[in-house]
Amino acid sequence: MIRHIQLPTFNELTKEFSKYFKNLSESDLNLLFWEEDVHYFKRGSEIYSEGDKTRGCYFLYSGILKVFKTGTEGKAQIIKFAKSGDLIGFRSVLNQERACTSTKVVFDAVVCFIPEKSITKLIHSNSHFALELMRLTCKELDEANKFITDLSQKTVRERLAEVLIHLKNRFGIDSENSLNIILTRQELANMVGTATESVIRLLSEFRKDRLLELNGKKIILTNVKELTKLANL
Amino acid sequence: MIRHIQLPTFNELTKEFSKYFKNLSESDLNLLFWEEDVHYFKRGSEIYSEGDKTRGCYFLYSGILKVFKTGTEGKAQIIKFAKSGDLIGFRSVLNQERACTSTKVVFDAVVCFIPEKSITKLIHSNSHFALELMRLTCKELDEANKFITDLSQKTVRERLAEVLIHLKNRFGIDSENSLNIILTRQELANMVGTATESVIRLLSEFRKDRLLELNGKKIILTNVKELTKLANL
DNA sequence: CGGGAGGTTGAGTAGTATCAAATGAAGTGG
DNA sequence: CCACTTCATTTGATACTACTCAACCTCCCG
Repeated sequence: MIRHIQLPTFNELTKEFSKYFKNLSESDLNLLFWEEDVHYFKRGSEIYSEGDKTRGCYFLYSGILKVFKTGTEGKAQIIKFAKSGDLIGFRSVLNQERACTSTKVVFDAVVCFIPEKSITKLIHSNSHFALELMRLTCKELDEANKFITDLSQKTVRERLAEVLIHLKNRFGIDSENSLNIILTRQELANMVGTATESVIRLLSEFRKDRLLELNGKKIILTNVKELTKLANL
Repeated sequence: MIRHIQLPTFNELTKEFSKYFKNLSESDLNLLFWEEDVHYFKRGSEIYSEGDKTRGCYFLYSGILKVFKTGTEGKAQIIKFAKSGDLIGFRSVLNQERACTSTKVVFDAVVCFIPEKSITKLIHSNSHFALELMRLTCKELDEANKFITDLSQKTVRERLAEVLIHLKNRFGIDSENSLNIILTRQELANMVGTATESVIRLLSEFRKDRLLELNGKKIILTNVKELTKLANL
């Protein structure tokens, strides 16, 4: 049975966008969004890939994406997870460079492509928007710097705890304390920067220590306080 | 004997700045630079420290700075080295946050403080300048992401080789192939993300393998080709 | 029901960190 | 200028984290 996918209307799309980027005029929004550029992507789909020529950027209306780089041995390092409201890939547009990351769908997503010309025009004409993008980039850079420090100074154990806390803060937990994002062990490993087996072993230890419970891919955070302490935040 | 320090004149300062940031008017430059904000700093001096309230940003006229974060155990992780022409600390100004890194002098430097109001005004009034800052930030973010991938996937050995190559590209080598930046072993370790002893041992191995020569703090790159291969670039 | 992908567990080990101690270099003050 | 202090560097010994490899299990999908 194929579920019928209801794509958002122009109004729904621009309303969502305006939640994150304020002070945009009607004509600004008309410039950015076109019905035919809105697409539904299933888990596993690739939005763009490292080295691709940049033709524009992407607004994530719903779902979850992973943004990652591929190392020399072909192993992925997840840079961040994107969720509803995030604008992806505008840095390559700005720098006129090929994509320096890849992006795949983690949870079925509705993505709107925004052509290079439109976004560039908006940045030049609307300084509020430009500044907002700049703030977002700066924030991301801060987080990247923090991540660098963690990677070089914390143990895998601490980093895994930290990633779990981070995922909780970013995607939330449901009524049963289960993380609102489902990842494979490998994806977790690619985020933490370790081997899949290490993630499995450590999660199992965390369970023994009553920090969390595991149910298939679901991770239930039963003791956030202790987990935070372990993460050394 | 105290060496007399000749601070740059307003003209020299603005000329240097204009090399990196184009299309600035006379009045823009008058807004940014004030004689009394130009200072000479000796090695080891602190420009600002993590958590400091932001009062402006800094233009590095000459010398070398290290920008670093301090981890939970008090250990430093160097994020980048700044050199002549770099604008430091404007991200905290933009985001109206306290400094998220510290900055110290590695090689005697002439630094010009630019008050928050001036830089903010310029960003708002000159979209070219704003875009240039944005491009710089994006580039830095790309580099940070690459660094993250390296930290989680490469060995200390590979990373040390990579850092040496990076320093060569950024600061150059003199006629005797000696790196134009002098660092302590600890600073190298704080850049690579490892222990001081590991850096010492690996440098010594590199010397045995005829990849470089050591003379005190001077590092002479005699075989850049092999070093690059080792870095897995 | 077979195949494939993801998950789990165990054993062995390479790579690094840590700790301790000796040596060397640089700076300070009498 | 020398004795003294302090910091940086080096080397050795040891411990341990986390990776790799291999085998096996489990679940799901067609």
